[in-house]
Amino acid sequence: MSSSTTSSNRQDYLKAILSLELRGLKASTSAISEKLSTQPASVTGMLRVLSGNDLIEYIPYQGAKLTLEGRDEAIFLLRKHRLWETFMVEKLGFGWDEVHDVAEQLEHVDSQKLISKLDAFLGFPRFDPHGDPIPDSQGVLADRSTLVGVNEIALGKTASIRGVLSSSDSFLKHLDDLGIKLGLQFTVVKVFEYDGSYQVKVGMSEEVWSKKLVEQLLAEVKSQVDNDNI
Amino acid sequence: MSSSTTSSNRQDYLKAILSLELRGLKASTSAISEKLSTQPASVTGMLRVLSGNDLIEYIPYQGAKLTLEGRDEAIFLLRKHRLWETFMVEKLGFGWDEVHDVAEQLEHVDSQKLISKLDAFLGFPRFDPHGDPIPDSQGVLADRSTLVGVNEIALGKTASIRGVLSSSDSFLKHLDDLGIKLGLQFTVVKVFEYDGSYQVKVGMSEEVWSKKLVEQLLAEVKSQVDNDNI
DNA sequence: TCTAATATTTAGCCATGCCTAATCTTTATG
DNA sequence: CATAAAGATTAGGCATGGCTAAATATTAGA
Ligand SMILES: [Mn+2]
Ligand SMILES: [Mn+2]
Ligand SMILES: [Mn+2]
Ligand SMILES: [Mn+2]
Repeated sequence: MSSSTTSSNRQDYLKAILSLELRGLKASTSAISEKLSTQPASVTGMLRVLSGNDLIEYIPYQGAKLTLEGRDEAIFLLRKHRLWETFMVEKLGFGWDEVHDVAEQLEHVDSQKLISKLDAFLGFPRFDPHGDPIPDSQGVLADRSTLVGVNEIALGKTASIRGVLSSSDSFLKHLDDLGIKLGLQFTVVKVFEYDGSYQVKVGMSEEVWSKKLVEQLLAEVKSQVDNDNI
Repeated sequence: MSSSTTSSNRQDYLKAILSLELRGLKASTSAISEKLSTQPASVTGMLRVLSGNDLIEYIPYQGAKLTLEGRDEAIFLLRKHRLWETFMVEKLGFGWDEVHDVAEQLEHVDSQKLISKLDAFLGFPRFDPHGDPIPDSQGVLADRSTLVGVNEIALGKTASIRGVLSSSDSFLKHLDDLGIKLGLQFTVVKVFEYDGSYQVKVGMSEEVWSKKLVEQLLAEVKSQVDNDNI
């Protein structure tokens, strides 16, 4: 799969196109140029090249669509990017807000073996530090639908933090201050009608999370069913 | 230090030149072209560029010499290369013969912080999986012969911690507990015959290091001669 | 010392990607 | 439907870093 010899520049184009497609948007020249901070004219040139390499289908004035091959490569990049981010946060102690730019470089390192070993070393994580799903070795993206906003969790349910909707510095810093991190398990004890804040139990102690906060937090609710040790 | 914006191509030239200089050879056009598998004509072109960037001194027909700045950057590359190799072997379970090519890519990832965290994560290793010395954060290449076990240091001598012989989690954790880290300077005050432990002076205070501990610590003894403040 | 072999540089090209300005296409709008 | 405005492509350059072939410098041998 993938590997190939696509330059890191071209890889970034593939990623930009994938990112648009995943959001249901058209990969137009201008949308891509926006994402990559390049001029539209440069994008046109690159789209011709990628098309010649069978990585995208491109009809002038109509935007680009990833081919199967192009999509595979783009998804592998996503996988690498998110695994490296996870490595930096989980193993090296980086903050979630510090890892993106470095991962933007690391994702271009070309070695299947490195990535599969890294994946194993990290314990085959399913989500990166920002809560985005990490494609598995087959390129399968974990289903996001199992994640819900904390503000939608019913009373009495237990859940684990899996991601965030905002990645702003101030927000991530606030999470640090409150000791909220990925994987944190909590139970919803009470919901205050007055201001929409949540009272949650974390370990032995109880805390209150503001409405604004819980709206930005993604969690995976513990289902009664998939608890294996019945 | 270093950082800059030197492209990865140029960085590989700097490394090639350093490698020749370290072996006492002249960095001639042909020697460099040999190392990098490029044509001599291409090397000439690059030497002019590097010279224009003050990374080397270059006199046509006379080969290249690294400037202080160029040497710093080349040594930082060596550091990154060897730390990544160590990571792959120690943490990911690669064989020592599989890591060079991947490290050749990883070394170009630009992030001081990534490297200092990786260094700490690995326990400040002094040598890579091939036995080559890893430059420390100051760019000092450990001269193998100058490193001795702390257990071999004579009474009254002053030395600096330069490495460890074991990288086990429990050992590294113990070092953390005692506040022993790379570069720590100490003086041997007393050696207890009874259990082989060492009494050392660190800054203002004195501590006792166990026999087991000092056997696993590598240090560089301060020579009387190169001590400037006579 | 003079010449031949070797090393190095120069000249001229090519590919990759990016940019600006100019020229289409496509889409909105009256 | 006609015509702007917005979006996209082409044309013409530039910088980087390769390559080959030709010219020039250095070095070694007779
Ligand atoms: Mn990237
Ligand atoms: Mn991410
Ligand atoms: Mn390299
Ligand atoms: Mn090595």
